[in-house]
Amino acid sequence: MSDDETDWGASLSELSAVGHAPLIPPPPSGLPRVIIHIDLDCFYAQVEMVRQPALRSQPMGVRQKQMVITTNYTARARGIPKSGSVQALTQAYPELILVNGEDLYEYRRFSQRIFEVVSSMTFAHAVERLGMDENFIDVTPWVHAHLSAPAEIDPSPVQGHVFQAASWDKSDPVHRCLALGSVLAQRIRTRIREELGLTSAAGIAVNKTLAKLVGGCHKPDDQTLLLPDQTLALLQTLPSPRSIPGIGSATHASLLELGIDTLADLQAAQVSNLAEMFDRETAERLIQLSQGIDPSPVKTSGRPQSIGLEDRFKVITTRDESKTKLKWLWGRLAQLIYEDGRIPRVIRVTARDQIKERAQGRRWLKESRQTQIAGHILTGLKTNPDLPQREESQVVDICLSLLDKMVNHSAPYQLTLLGIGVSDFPPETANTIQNYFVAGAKETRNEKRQPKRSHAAMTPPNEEAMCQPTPDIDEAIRPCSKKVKPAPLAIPVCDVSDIPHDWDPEVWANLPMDIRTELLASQPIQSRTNVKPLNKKTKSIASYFQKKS
DNA sequence: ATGGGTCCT
DNA sequence: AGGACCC
Repeated sequence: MSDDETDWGASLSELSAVGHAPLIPPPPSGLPRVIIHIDLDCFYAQVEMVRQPALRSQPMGVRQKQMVITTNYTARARGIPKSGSVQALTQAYPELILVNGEDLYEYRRFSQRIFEVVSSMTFAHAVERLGMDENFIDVTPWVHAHLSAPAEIDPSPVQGHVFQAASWDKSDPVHRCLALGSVLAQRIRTRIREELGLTSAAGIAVNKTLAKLVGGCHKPDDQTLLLPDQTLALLQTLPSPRSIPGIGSATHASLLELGIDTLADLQAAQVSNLAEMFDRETAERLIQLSQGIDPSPVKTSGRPQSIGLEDRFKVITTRDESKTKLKWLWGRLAQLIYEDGRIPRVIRVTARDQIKERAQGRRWLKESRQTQIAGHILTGLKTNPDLPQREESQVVDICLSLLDKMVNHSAPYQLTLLGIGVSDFPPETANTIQNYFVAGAKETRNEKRQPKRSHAAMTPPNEEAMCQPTPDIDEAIRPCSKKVKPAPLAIPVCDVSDIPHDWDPEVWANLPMDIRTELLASQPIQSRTNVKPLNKKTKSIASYFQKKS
């Protein structure tokens, strides 16, 4: 037990806090949620090393324009920083090898694969993506179901590190919940390494913020569990309120104006102290975050809400140059839309104008204009990554007219960025219950399309081509994916193989979370444990989703 | 920084 | 449409 008399215990405080968080089913029986955060180690650098294994032993970094955005651990072992300007780093470390990472295509593919591996192993649980290389998983239903397993088949070993392990109590049900989470986290990380050749770090805790924070304690390629009673101890290691995810630069600046400099200041603050700068809800949330209380649910990440591309460049001063750049951007974006398979209804153009920035005395002034786009123009992308000439020039003209709303071509301007994005995809009707029972209906959704063009062909005219040959991802990972089924664990984990044979995985993947959770809890967990169904009422629901025999 | 994304106002 | 946040 902690000597601290203050009740910072996140789990208990949260049980009441979640009451008004709409999407969280109240945790049963006073037990906490169990959240895993998985974070790939220097993701871009690892992907480049998988694509080009000779880089593994070299100090290497990934570059976008004039910035090195990440370096591998070989480089960091030599004292090379995680990031910096190309200029500074190549001068100080001539041995550093740089790979161009401006084309995100391969990263996107690896990111999707990671999400698939995680989702397949945490069947029926919510998985939320954060950027390309982080995922939150709410494994509460599985953990709670297994907590009641007989002790002899549930040794509850902790995997990885425990933050401040001294207060570990193996008989504490809360601790056992988290230990089960650590076993799952370990298995997920192992599988990501086996399937994709990538190492990762994980944090296990009672909410997203704490899982993410504690996951940073042992990197790379390791994991850390946070016990709720060590929440304050973890938070005390943070240098500033800015270190808390969700407190960004703007919020931090406001806090400083209020004289709140340290995390302790924020922890001790009252809502009334923050009232000048924040509304009540925000003030409450900030104070709670500072205390390690975070009721925000793990959301199920579906398909993207938007797809966009941006390119920065020295300067563009004419409509003609803009047209060329927009054409090029559209060509690449069309490929991505084609691979996605959905047809968007809104298109947006983004621009930065240096002259306007200076005129307004602002460091950053990104403008955008968007418009609906008639369905018939883009429908060609359903079957082909290239639009017919006519439609393609229509799209480019639409983009140019959007740009015209932002720049006055009869006055001087200096564009340093252009982007195109699409959004407002039609809802996917495949999710309606009726569609599950229509033969062949699912063949039209979630199609995985292969690129028709090499991405080398999509390198901008002025930029250096990507010179390295790029093995296909499946080729690249083959050495690591032996397809050997891992030895069964003492504690069974939730896996696709655990789906009852008469349940359709695809149906499951598309069920709303509350239904999935209910069904998971109701599942007899056949051949896994002797746990009895928790809720017999849902058995009739389950029967609706069984495959027809 | 860069090249993406998310959600909220 | 912009701004906050995240990576």
